[in-house]
Amino acid sequence: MEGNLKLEQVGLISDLMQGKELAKKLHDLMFSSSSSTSHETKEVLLDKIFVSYEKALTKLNWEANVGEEDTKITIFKMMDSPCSFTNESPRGEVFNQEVKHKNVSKKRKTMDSWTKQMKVCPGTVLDGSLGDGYNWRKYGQKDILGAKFPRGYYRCTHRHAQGCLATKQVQKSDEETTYEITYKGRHTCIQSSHAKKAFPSKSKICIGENKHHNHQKKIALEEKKIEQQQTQDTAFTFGPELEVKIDLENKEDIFPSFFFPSPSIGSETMIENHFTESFSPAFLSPSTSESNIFCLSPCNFGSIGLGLSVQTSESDITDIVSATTSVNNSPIANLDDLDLFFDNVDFDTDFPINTPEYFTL
DNA sequence: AGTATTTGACCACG
DNA sequence: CGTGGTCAAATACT
Repeated sequence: MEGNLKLEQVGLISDLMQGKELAKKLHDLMFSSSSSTSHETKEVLLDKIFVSYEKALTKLNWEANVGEEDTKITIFKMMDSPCSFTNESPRGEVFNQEVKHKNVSKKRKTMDSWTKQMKVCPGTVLDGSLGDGYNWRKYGQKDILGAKFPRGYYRCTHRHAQGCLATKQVQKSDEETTYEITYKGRHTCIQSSHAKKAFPSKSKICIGENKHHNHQKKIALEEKKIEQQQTQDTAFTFGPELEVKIDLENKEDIFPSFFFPSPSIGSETMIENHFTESFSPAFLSPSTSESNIFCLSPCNFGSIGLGLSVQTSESDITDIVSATTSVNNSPIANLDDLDLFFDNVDFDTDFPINTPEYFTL
């Protein structure tokens, strides 16, 4: 019994190592200057990688509920990401790759789900509804066995109004700087008229000094909120930096068009996550070669004019959101679109711009 | 007053 | 039966 196990483990490791090697070769091919490399070669490598991992997964008795095609799609999507093959994090931070249990509960087996990890530093506070630009309403909190912190359950605000079944679970990990966010289901809602609520003023206060009066009152309020947020999981703490790791687990559309508001450019500005699919590696600096952590540095933002603090009017937000959250999430991530995007925003010079945040997707 | 959050209870799954 | 996920009444907030 034990012998068998060891043999299997050796085989497993061998398969995984082979996959890694092949991936590395593919990586070299893809980033080598020679354009002569045939597309076929790449495909052969991809197939080999796929087979290696398939074998490994089979050995792990991986459930067949993720079909062959789906697996392939997942792998290809990972390849598509400009950051999947990057070598280093700008800040040298590394996320441990970890095998996580998907389908946290079999109850929701049929739903799409994907998990992302966000590494944050203390300092700034964002509301739980932030982080992806959708409006979330907390509907539960539960102490989870073995977890130091309770898990928060959120559903789309438009559940009743528009029948949107998207939900997410936010779990603060034992190291207090990491949040694991599991999304389930897709947004079928149009966020338009409520979009502004995704960016409540309190996050503004935290990110930078608020320019309005009643300072002391607001600060006191904020302290109270922070206090609450430390004991409950209704808010995230985002600091000068934040990392997000997305687990490419789900079967079809891995990035269902959620938004990542940038703390550095104002809480009312969103950047669509399709960045990850269209921007060059120079813009989206990679974290590690073995993880799919995407980084956006302020300088990179600056290179396309995003380093400035911007604030959108409510109507602008409404327009932008309704335009970009449309059903099948057509990517807006080219620079032309960005230009359009920023044509629609007002620059607010009162807003502090010296915060050196960057975030990773 | 309307909306969001909290929290204990309930339910489904393994 | 234990655990995780959801519901819904009570409460808090705006």
